[in-house]
Amino acid sequence: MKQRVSTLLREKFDREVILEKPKDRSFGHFATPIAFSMAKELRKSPMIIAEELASSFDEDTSVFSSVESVKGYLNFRLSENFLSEYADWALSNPDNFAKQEKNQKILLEFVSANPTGPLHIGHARGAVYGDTLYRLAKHLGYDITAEYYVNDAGNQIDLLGLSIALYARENILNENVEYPESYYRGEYLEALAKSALEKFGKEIFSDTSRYKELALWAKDGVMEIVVKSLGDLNIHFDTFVNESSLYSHWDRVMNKMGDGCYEKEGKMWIASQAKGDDNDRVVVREDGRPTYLAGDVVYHNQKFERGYDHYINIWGADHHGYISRVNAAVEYLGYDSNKLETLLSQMVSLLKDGEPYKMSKRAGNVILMSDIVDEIGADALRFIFASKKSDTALEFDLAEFKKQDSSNPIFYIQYAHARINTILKKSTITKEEVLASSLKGLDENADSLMFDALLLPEVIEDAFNSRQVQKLTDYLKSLAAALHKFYYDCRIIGSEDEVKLLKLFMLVALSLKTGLSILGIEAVEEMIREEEL
RNA sequence: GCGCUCGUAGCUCAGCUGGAUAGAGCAUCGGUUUGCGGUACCGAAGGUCACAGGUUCGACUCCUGUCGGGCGCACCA
Repeated sequence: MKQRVSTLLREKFDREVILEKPKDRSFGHFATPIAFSMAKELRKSPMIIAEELASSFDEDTSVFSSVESVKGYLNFRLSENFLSEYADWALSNPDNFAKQEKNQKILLEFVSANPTGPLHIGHARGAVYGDTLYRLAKHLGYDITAEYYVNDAGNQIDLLGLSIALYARENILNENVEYPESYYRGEYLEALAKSALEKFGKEIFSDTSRYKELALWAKDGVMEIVVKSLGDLNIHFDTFVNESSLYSHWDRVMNKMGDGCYEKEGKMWIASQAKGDDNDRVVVREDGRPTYLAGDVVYHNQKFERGYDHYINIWGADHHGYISRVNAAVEYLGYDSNKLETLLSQMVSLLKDGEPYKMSKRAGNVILMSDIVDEIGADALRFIFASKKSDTALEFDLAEFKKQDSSNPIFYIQYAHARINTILKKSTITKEEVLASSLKGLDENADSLMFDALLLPEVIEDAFNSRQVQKLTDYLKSLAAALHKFYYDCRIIGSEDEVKLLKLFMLVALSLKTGLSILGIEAVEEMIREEEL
């Protein structure tokens, strides 16, 4: 819709036209401050220019019903004809509403939590953010792949083996054990220790030389837990890449970097400082063991060799210092680091009824993602994370999302959708009759609601292009509000315009449902009262 | 110390590539259709947009500096 208007204006004025949403709907559907920017070169007052431009639209009425100049702004009101035709198209192609066909291959890597324990609440935020971007991109027709990088090499894997063994020795073999400074703890170790006992026998817990074996077996079990809990959040990955599978390519990749890699003090370094990093970094230690960075270098080389048009990484914000290193490596490898975009997901802190959420010892003093899903549900959790800018710290209260009233945004939106459904059922008019009716001849409020519902496509595009998924949740909240208000002001059933109004409601429902599905949330057909549960 | 980032209503946050009187939810106070689900709607109150400069016809938005919070500055991942 906006695109159409923008193209039309660009052709008419022969220049780029900034289109904005007027603060107040009484100003029209779209507005442009173009007269201000033309004022200087034409040496005329913006107000006079705007008036001249406005009057030049007099003969054209197919798209606009009015074009007005107000205080130098040019305000456009779309014609009912234009709106209703678009709405008709959307309702007869509901599966394609707001869809596009972008020809771009994107690789999106997110979560990538170490396979050493269950996901915590911080992981959940990155997971939801990534998956929402993924769904947006899919809807826009991008060829996008969701990938999980499994860090199944390095110290943390050794630590996993050690942690299981210690747990088993203390809790299964009833030995006295001394814990080292760092080790993993949490309920999940119990299940792993028990099945390890069955699979390997108890000897493995006392034989330190076999801890590696134990760890490599256990990380698959941990990944199962991880994948399962992501599935509970409606998040699925297309591909998994194991860090351990990459090191065999190290020599080749290192040579590929040419001067980007050099030897000093018996170690291999990457000359990342020349590419904007604070220092050069070690990639291979003196004893020949590669560092974590080496894995990422090989991994990113592999990503680029697979040949995508664009790459997106979502990392925890505490890794932001790492971006310049990986970008440096990408450039030394001969690729364009502008194609690699790293987005950050910030910390989360939780409250419950105004008090800091207690971490359970059982979980190893972290807030488990699965506990929060159990508490407020996957939909609410997804909605919260999607509705806040991912790169700023977030604090929220669980209690707010358990309420069954308009203070809970997810409830509020679902209620709007359910409300429409209820009224469609209640009416004696059939769906076919509704769809066959015309949306023309409605009043201003109805036209305004129609316009709101038709805004979804540009919201989706904007949300993805800016990587700000909260634009979609904001939109759904305001569309739901518009629906509730309209419903309150205007009686539907029994009205003269009942057929048309029902059709209008179907359109709103389509936008709500489509928008929710992109958030990974299924729109409900009816609300269940709490007391009915 | 250096780098990144944030600082908007009592609280949690929006504010599009600078543009028309700074927005929403919560909390507070007041009100509502003889009511298609009041699980909703309307209104009031509440802000020197951290502070100081600069650019501009116009700055919450861009630039510089100051103050304050978070994160990073590993041969850990």
